[in-house]
Amino acid sequence: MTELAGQARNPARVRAFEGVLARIEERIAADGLTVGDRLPGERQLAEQLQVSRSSVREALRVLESLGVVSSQVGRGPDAGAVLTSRPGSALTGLLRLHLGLATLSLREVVDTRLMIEQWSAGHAARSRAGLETMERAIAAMDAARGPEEFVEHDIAFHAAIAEASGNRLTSAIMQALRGAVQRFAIDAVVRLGDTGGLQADHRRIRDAIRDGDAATAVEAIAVHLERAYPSTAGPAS
Amino acid sequence: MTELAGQARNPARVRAFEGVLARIEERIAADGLTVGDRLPGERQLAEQLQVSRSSVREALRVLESLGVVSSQVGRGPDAGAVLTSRPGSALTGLLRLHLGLATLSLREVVDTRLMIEQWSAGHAARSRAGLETMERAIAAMDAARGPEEFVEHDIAFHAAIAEASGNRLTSAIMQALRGAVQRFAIDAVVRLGDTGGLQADHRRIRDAIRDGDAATAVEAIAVHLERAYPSTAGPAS
DNA sequence: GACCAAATATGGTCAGACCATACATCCATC
DNA sequence: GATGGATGTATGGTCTGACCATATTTGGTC
Repeated sequence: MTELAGQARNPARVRAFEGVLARIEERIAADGLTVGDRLPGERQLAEQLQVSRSSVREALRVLESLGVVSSQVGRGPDAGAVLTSRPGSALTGLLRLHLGLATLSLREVVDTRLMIEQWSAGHAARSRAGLETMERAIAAMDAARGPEEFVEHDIAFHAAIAEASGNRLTSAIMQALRGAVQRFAIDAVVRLGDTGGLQADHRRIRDAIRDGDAATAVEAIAVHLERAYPSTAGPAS
Repeated sequence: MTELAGQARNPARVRAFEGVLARIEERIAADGLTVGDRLPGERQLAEQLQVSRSSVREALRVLESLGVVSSQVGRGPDAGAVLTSRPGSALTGLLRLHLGLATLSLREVVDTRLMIEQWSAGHAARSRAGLETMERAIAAMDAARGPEEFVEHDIAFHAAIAEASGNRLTSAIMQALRGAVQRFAIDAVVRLGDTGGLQADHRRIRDAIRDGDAATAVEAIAVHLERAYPSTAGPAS
């Protein structure tokens, strides 16, 4: 034994790092590892799984890109690969790349956003949640100087709607969508010139959620996104 | 010169592979690279970006996990890192891991699926698309032997609905969701024992889409998912 | 022209080394 | 005994160079 597990002898089909990935995934499921728990060090993991440290590292890079672990250098309780929970940030990178690759069009992303926001707003109207955050965001937008700052708080406003749905997955997708199209959002604000209409929309959405009026909230979302990204006009420019 | 670009001298904040990632992303956007185009070889990339091949590989692993590239060994036009487009498979891994980490609950995933399927079914009813695929899937489910085979074609049926919406992003998310909960879907079929009710739902959904009856389609989706994944109470979550 | 062998380019993997970082430990000093 | 700096050490980050497996390309042979 210790026959090198046949790495070079039998590359089979699974690359080494994929095996590592599977083993780590197994361990997460079996040992009931959860957010905050630490994985063994790279060197230790390499020895346990009988692969090189390079392969372990490639697996860790994948897990990191998926928002599952976060690596910290140094020593101590916080060092090493720690299980985290950031499906959102992982999605952002994924979407941004696929937007660049023209795998996805801006219109598809905006339409998806419309779907999620309407759904979330409907739920939010029923639970009347997240109103404080929305309020703060609206005030911040009033005080914003420049499109970038406006969009920054605009994102917070819409994120609050998504969070109010109570569904972490839709919320994560929502955040990812906003992050991926942030640049386009700034362009949209610049193009409009005036943020008055957008702010009026925001207040209308907030009022509808506060009053528990789901139908109005859903419709207000549609109006708002249509104002920012007119569907008749071509996407982008 | 060739002062190693200060790698070890100045690790700064960005790890080397992150720099590679950024450069590749840049190149995709700037050069207008698209699906099917090839990236330079690992060794060549390493030299161009003045980093080691290990760093290049870690970056490629990330891109691969994001469904942006696909690596083929050997030689020839198809070898090397080729730009691909698989946001769906990337999302699947992401969701499966976050389900395992208990970052997400099954309820949240199913609710998200409900949102997307209703939205897609509404669009499909308006475009009357994807009917042939749905038909084939229904027939295949009739002929299925065992829950696993049934679920396999069930996935094809629901994927057809998502595709019919014409939105590649929602379709990709949908596929990812189905893949992530496939095991639970099989459990659900086993638990139900009889697939007659599910098939009746499928036919009702298909009929509604064929007849352009969006409201009925949306409602049929809700009934269907409630049958497969009974929510102990209300919208839950 | 067809077929087989060698050359070659590509990703996959490994081993070992060194650096930077950040905590842990120890010891001298007060 | 408490404090504070020097030293130790574990961890991730990176590099180098080597070798293997695979698949195409090339070229020679029949």
